[in-house]
Amino acid sequence: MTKYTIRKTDINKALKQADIICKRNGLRLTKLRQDVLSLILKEGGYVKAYDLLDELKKIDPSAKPPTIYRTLDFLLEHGFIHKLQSLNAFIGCSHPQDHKECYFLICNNCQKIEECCSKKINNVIKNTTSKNNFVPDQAVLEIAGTCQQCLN
Amino acid sequence: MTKYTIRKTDINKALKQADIICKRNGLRLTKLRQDVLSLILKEGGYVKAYDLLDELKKIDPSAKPPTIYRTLDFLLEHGFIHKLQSLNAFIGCSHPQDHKECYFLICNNCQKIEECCSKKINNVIKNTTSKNNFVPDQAVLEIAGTCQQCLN
DNA sequence: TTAGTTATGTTATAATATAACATTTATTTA
DNA sequence: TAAATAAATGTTATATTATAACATAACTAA
Repeated sequence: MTKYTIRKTDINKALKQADIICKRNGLRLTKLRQDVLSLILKEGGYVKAYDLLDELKKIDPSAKPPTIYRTLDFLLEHGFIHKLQSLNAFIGCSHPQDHKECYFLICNNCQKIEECCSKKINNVIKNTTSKNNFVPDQAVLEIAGTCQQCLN
Repeated sequence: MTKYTIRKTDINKALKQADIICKRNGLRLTKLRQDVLSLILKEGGYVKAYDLLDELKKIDPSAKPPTIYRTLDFLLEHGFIHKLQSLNAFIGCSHPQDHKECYFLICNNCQKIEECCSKKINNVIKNTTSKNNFVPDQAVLEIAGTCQQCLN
C-alpha cells in the first residue's frame, strides 16, 4: 500500500516535476497550464471546474469554460491531475511519473481524498479483464465512505 | 467470476423480482417506477437520463427532468439499477438481491457493458479500506477498454 | 376521517461540459 | 528568415446533466 497526500510544501516540487516531464516529452507547459495546475495543487483537495474557473479569472479575467476544460484535458491526459468521476471534480497528482491510474478513498464527511493505489488492486483489475478477454484502457476506482479521522 | 448480462427474455423476470423485493421491503413500485425500470431494462445497455425522459414522454407526456431523476434515485437506492459514473448513464441490474456494489467493463468501441463483480474485487476493496482505517460505503469500479468481440 | 407521510406535478434554474470558428503563438521546413 | 504548418488560446453560443422549491395528489396509519 502506497499512500500519497499532497502537502503545501510539495506544490513547488510537483510543479517542477511537471515542468521536467513536459520538457522530456516535448509538451508545452504554458503559463495557463502552469497557473491551472498550481491552483489545483494549492487547493489540496479536489476542485470543481467552475470553482477553478472563478479562481483563474482572478489571474486572467478573460478565462471562460473552454479555457478551463481544455486545460484540464491537457493535465488529465498527461497524468498531472485526475478526475473524480463520482464527484465531477479534479485533483492534483503528486506522482505523475509513477502510473496512469489512481484509486481513491473519498470521505463523505470531511471531503478529504486519499489515494490508495496498490499493486494488489492493479493485479485484481488485470485478472478481471484478462478473464473477460477485455483489454483495459482506463480503470476508475473510487471508494466513498468515512475516513479514520472522521470516525473519532 | 460471475458474469451477468441482461437478455430480453429476462426483463419480465427482473420486473417481477423488483416487485417481490418491493413488497418484501414495504417499498412502493408505482406505475411510474415500473415504467422507468422497464424502459431501462428494455434498452439492454446503458441509458442517459434525458434519452430515458424522451422515452418516458411517449408514455406520459407530462414527464419532466425531476420525474426521471427522482425515479432514478429510487431505483438506484434500492439496487434495481446502477449509475455508470464515468458515463453519466444508468443501467439495469439483473440481480438486485445479490449485492449493492457492481463493477463494470465498458467497451469504448461498441458501448457494451459487462458486469464483472467478483469476491476477489470485494476482498481487495475490503483490504484496501481496512488498511486505511476507512469505512467504505460505496465502491465504484469502472474499467473502460475494448471487449472481446471488438478485438476481432 | 383526518393527520401524516410519500409520491408526483410543475416551474425555474443551477451545474457541468462541448461545438464551432476566429485568432494568436510556437515550430518546422523550404 | 519567411512562409507553411501545427498547436494553443480566445470567443460566442449552446448542449447536457441535475436539482431547488413549492404545489398537489395519493397512499398509510392512527
